[in-house]
Amino acid sequence: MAESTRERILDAALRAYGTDGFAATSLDALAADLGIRKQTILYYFPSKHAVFEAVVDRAASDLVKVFEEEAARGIDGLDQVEAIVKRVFRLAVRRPQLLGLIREVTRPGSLSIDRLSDHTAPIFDRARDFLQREMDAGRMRPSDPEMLLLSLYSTVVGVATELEVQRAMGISDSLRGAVARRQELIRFLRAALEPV
Amino acid sequence: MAESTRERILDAALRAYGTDGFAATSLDALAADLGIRKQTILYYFPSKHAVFEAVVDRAASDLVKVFEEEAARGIDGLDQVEAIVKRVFRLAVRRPQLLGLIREVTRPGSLSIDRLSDHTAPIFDRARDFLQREMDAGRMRPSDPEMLLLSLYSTVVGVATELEVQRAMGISDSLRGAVARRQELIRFLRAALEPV
DNA sequence: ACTTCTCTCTACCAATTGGTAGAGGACCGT
DNA sequence: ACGGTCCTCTACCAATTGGTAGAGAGAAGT
Repeated sequence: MAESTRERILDAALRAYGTDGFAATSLDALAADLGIRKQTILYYFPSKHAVFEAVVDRAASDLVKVFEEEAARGIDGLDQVEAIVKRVFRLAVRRPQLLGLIREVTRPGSLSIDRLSDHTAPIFDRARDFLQREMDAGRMRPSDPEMLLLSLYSTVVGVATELEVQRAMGISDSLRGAVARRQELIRFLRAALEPV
Repeated sequence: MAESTRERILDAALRAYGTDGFAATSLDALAADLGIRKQTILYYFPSKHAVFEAVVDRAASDLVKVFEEEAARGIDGLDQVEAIVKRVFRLAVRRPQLLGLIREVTRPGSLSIDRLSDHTAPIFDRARDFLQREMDAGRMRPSDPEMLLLSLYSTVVGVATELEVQRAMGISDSLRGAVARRQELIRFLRAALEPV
């Protein structure tokens, strides 16, 4: 067996929850997608919500790993920002449901937002510290690092995930389109962050 | 009767769909919230999805009206951008579910995205033309106006709506917090857009 | 008094929901 | 050969889902 049933369930659940959402995905539909019975899912997870939490946990640690790896390289200033944007875009192209799940978890009515932020709090702290450091060093325009982080987060995640908005705007969502978006986004962020 | 039943249904539906989402809101729950039977809802709308479409239509035209009003004042350059950001924030504070609904409609798996973009296409076109004009006039840093619009949209909507992310980051979501966010966002956008 | 129209209701319905109980097969060490 | 553990299944369940049929109340026009 190449992949355990449990892993296959989590994969399919990420796909489904990340695109259609938690409420819109029934255990039966999930099971049918895998060619198994829903009782098999309930053997591995005590409830539907437990599946969701497991998916969130795995997705969060995948995300955190990406950031940890990037932070470990210790690049400075805007080059660091650019490197992270590139990695987020690679993630958005390869595993779009992962970022879709983040949007699902961060919706107002969502439960298990704490589940996510438990994982991400450290990298938020790190990012804030990074911004503060860069500002102090004069490599970045000074401002409130916390608010700036929020703007950066919104812009990057939005441009990477708002595919339907792009379609509505008439922007191509091909791979080439993704590269163009990334490039333009980086120019945008550089302009916003560069010290005067 | 201060407000017709039909209007009350649409109000409650916007609230529910904008926070919990379409799939997570049953007709029974909606009706219970209004103190009526779900059959009354189905008297005004042929199906659950029809309720959603009506909500989207109304929300979209509300949004468009805001932009039309703002555009009619014919302000120039970054002041125009700032004015629009302020209006979006006012909307986000007063009627957060309205922007929540936009996020619901623009999710990948969503139907009736076309319903929304039918309304918004004209103001997207107008915004793109505006950006192009401002760049030509040298009042804004030159770049691809379509991509820039996507970045602007993502940033503004994100900062205005990602309340849970802010909570996770430890940012206050009070009214004072909203003002601070708006202020910082405007500084961010000015920095990104100002001509060199 | 009559019909007609508008509105909200009760009474159902078949399908789907998440979840339980437990049978049965495959593989394990003994 | 045998008991135990792991896994997936069938069979079932009560509750909830979106939706239908139609009764009845009230107001309005004739």
